[in-house]
Order: sequence, then structure tokens, then C-alpha cells
Amino acid sequence: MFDENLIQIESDFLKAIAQSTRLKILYYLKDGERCACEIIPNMKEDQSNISRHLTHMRDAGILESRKEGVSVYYKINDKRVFTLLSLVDEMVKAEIKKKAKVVKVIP
Amino acid sequence: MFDENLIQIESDFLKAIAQSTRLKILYYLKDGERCACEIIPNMKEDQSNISRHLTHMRDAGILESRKEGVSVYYKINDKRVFTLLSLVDEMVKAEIKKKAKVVKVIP
DNA sequence: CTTGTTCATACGCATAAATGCATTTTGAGG
DNA sequence: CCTCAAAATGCATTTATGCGTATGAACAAG
Repeated sequence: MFDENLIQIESDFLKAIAQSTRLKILYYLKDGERCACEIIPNMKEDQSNISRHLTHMRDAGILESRKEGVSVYYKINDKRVFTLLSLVDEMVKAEIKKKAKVVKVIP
Repeated sequence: MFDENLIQIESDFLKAIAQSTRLKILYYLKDGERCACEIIPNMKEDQSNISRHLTHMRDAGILESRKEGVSVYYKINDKRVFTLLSLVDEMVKAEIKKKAKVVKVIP
């Protein structure tokens, strides 16, 4: 019926994006490659936590990393991730609009 | 820096898609509206489980539901979900290809 | 070789998510 | 009213996720 294996991989891929801290990192990487040392101060979470999220996304194929001395630079692996993010943004905003209308009608 | 609230909503939206059983349901709904009674026998999971996943996706704005007698019909709310799924499919397959090449090179 | 910096990881904990089984609710039809 | 079928819910259990603290590994510079 379904390719269970592919479904699992797709699920893992989406899960790697579907988390608020990771989403923030992705948005931050919109302007291009960034060192972990630049990403970390930008977030309110702990260094270890950000590091884990970065590793997670790299393992999932969302990010690529490059080492330079003690620093590690991360960037988005596939530009289509941005298309995906825009798409989600559009859909979520459309949904918010829709719900706002319903609230207007009810009272 | 970021719209924390929007990020959270987008994260929830993506999480509602990023789960293997729910992904299977979405793929099953590609051909259009389906009754829960049609979806359930198609999956190996329990009826209660599928019911909860359907409710989850409806609440997240991914699905719409329509009641007809004792049956409940579900369909995808926003066609762009399919665009998103295709995009994920492409990216995942590209990543698989990439990794296959690396494996070829190493030995 | 020592020190300081950057990033990754092990450990432990807390919370969230997914699941199956049993039960309830809801509606159709005798 | 009774019964049957479909879907939702309560409950208990297991599994997965996310997190902070502390520690470790890699590298540069003195």
C-alpha cells in the first residue's frame, strides 16, 4: 500500500524541521552560512541544546556543516527548505485568517 | 528577533504532519474525501489511534471533517499540503541519492 | 605543555506523544 | 425501546523529545 520505509524517512525529515528552536535556527540561516558561535548567542537556549539541534538537523540532511579551526559553520543543505518554510507560513496564516472569521461570526 | 508565537504555530502545524501514521493518512486522502471507516481498515493501527490522529489533524487545520449519519468524512483542508508533501518527497529522495553516492565513493 | 575557546556528548530528569484495550457516545433502523 | 455500527474518549503503559548540568574532545595560541 505505502512504502513504509520512505514514509518513515519523510516523517523523520519533517520532524527535524517541526520544532520551534530548530525552526528559529532555520530562519536565522536564511541569510546564509553561520558559525555555531553566531547562532548560539542569538537563542535563549543553552549551548548544548543548540548544538544538539544543529547535529540533529545535519543528520537529517537539512543542514550541512563545515569546520574551520575550532568553529563549525552551518548552512541549509537544500534551498527547497525555504520553499517549504514559505509554504507553511502561507498555510498557517491562511488558517489564522479563517479562524478569525469564524470568531467574528459566532458572537 | 522572531515572532515566537508564529514560530510555535508553524511548529505545531508541521508536527501534525510529521508523524508516520498521520503521513500515511494524508497520502491515503490524496484521491479526495474518505470516511474514517475507509481509512481505518487501511492501516495496521487501532481504530482509536486512527481516530485520535484524525482529530489531531483536524484541530491543527490540516483536515476538514463532515458528518453523515454515523460516518465522518475527512478531507485535506488546504491543497497546498500536497505541494508540501511532494516537496518533502523530492528533497528526501535527493538526499537518499546523495548518500548513495557517498557510499559508492568510500569503498 | 598549558590554557582558553568552541563545539559535541553522556547522564539524568521531566514532559509530551503514541498506542492498545475497554467503554461510551451518537445516530440508524428495526 | 433495543440493537447494531461508527467514531470518540478514558485509562494505563510505553516510547520519544527536549532540556540543563557537567564533562570531554579538538584545536589555536602563548
